[in-house]
Amino acid sequence: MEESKNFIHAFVEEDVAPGGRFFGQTVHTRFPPEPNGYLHIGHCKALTIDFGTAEKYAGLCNLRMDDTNPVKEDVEYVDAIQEDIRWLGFSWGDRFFYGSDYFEKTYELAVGLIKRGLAYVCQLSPEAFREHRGDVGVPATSPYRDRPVEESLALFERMRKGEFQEGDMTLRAKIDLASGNFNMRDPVLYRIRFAHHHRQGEKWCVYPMYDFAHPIQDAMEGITHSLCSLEYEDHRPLYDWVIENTDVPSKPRQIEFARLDMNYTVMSKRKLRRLVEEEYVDGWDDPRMPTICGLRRRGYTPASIRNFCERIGVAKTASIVEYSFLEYCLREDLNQNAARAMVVTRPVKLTITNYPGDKSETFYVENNPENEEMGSRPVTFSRELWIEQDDFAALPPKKYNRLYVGNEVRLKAAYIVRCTGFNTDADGNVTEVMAEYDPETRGGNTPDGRKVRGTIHWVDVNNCADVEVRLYDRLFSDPEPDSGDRDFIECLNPDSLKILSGCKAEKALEQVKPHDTFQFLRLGYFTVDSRNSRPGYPVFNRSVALKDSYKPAKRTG
RNA sequence: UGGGAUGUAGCCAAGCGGUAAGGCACCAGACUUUGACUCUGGCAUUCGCAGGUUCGAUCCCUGCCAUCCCAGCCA
Repeated sequence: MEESKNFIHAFVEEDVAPGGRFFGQTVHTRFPPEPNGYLHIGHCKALTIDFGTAEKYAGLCNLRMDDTNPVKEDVEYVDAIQEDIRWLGFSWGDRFFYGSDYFEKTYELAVGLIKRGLAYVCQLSPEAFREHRGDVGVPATSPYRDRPVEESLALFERMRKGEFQEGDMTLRAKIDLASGNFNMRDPVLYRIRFAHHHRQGEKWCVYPMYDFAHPIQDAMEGITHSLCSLEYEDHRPLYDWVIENTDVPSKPRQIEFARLDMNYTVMSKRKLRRLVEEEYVDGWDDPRMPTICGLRRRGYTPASIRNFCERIGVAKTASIVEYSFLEYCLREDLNQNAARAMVVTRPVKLTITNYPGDKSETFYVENNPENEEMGSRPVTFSRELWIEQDDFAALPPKKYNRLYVGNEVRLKAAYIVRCTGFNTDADGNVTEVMAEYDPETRGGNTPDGRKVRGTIHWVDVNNCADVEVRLYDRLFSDPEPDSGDRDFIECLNPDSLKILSGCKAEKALEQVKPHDTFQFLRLGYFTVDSRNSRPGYPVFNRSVALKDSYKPAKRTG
């Protein structure tokens, strides 16, 4: 299969070619999430790149929990992360690791650095540290920089033993206090943290910083290409410094790419966590969340998400991908693989006045018009049906070709009917629509060859499932009111007390499981437009949530 | 005013000195038992700007402009 090549692939090929730094070696990548939150679609991009690059070159990709900061991490996330990755379909084989498993080795390497005069224990307090950090053009300083090796060694050992308080001291690399790159101004390698670690328990009270731990973890696992996002470009010199100056078994190469950003959504874990903790949403898997589990609950398929991530490409340009592209990828997949069902979300009764009240017949409707293997389902038809309110118009607008008095329309798979009238209540709301069917058009066919422009969905009043649904507004709405902000529908547990809207659905939908999103395909009648939605739906309070978490899409001009 | 990056259509994105791929979105038309799908056509005389080198520059050089990231004992 012809695959496209991105700039990372070009680097990898150069590295494994004769004379390259990894010639003869197996390409080995890793996906290193910090277990401090749930994975979101941005992580899927990284996953696609990490696992995809390895796969493309017949290599391997490890899964590693980057758990070097005990105060932020939790086992709950470790499990959820694995579940989401599995669901997406990526497989790490038996190569599942924890960064914390290398703590002992990392500590040893730090000691080695001290012995060679490349690290020292600094006793600047956090406040003092900030005051000494210098500025643009002004070098940082540390009165402890030239502390004798023996002294640092002893102090570092005592740090580990828990003889000091948090903030009392740190282990710093001795690099360049005047560097324009602040990451090189003698960065902190170890800090004291008296916290319970989700795996190490109370074993440690000194924890390595990401910048020190990560290159070591990569090297320990024999990673060849350490792929990460753009904000780590500034850290690469430090990454390389650690690799060069510690006794590690391999020399991985860090390559950075632009992380995923999408309009109308927030990708910041911190902000997503706020939405969960402050209960703006039901949880990490709320269907409005861009998390993998949220998308799953919302009805997205693994294939659609992965396909999306593959198609957006990999580059170093900070870009904002349009949400419509993700929706396209879902539609593409669903269109091919999803079973169709007729659903009426805002019912109005349609009475076929010339159809006997005691008669009923069964039609078989294909489950997927483009895929016969998916079979068909029986649907009963009788005198009284539910149709969508939008499919009838008392005053039809131009080019409207569904039901209005005098017009013919096809009831999908059943009959052609002609609208003969309608009733309204005291407020003028349409309560019932009347029509007459043409017995010659059984199955929706037109033996006389006449054209019928409109085809609508319907369900049998006497034989349909009530499905309770909940309409969601988008979490982050479109700043342009006319661009078609769409809701989506979630099927609630039938026992749920949260009945927000009744709907009439065909029998087939009885198989819908709680929280299945049974539609998202933009298939005409299945689409609900928020501008027309009735009041009372759980509309997310934008003004509160968006205050500091909404980043409008960039616009030019 | 320091360091690191990036600028190709509304949005992604190929292109690597030989005269601007592809996808999304959008528009027009055909088809259609979902106004969906599918199909056809349209959509950058121009690659942030200005110079320079060259027979020839989106690709090379110089300068400028714009945007993003960096001063956690976070990752």
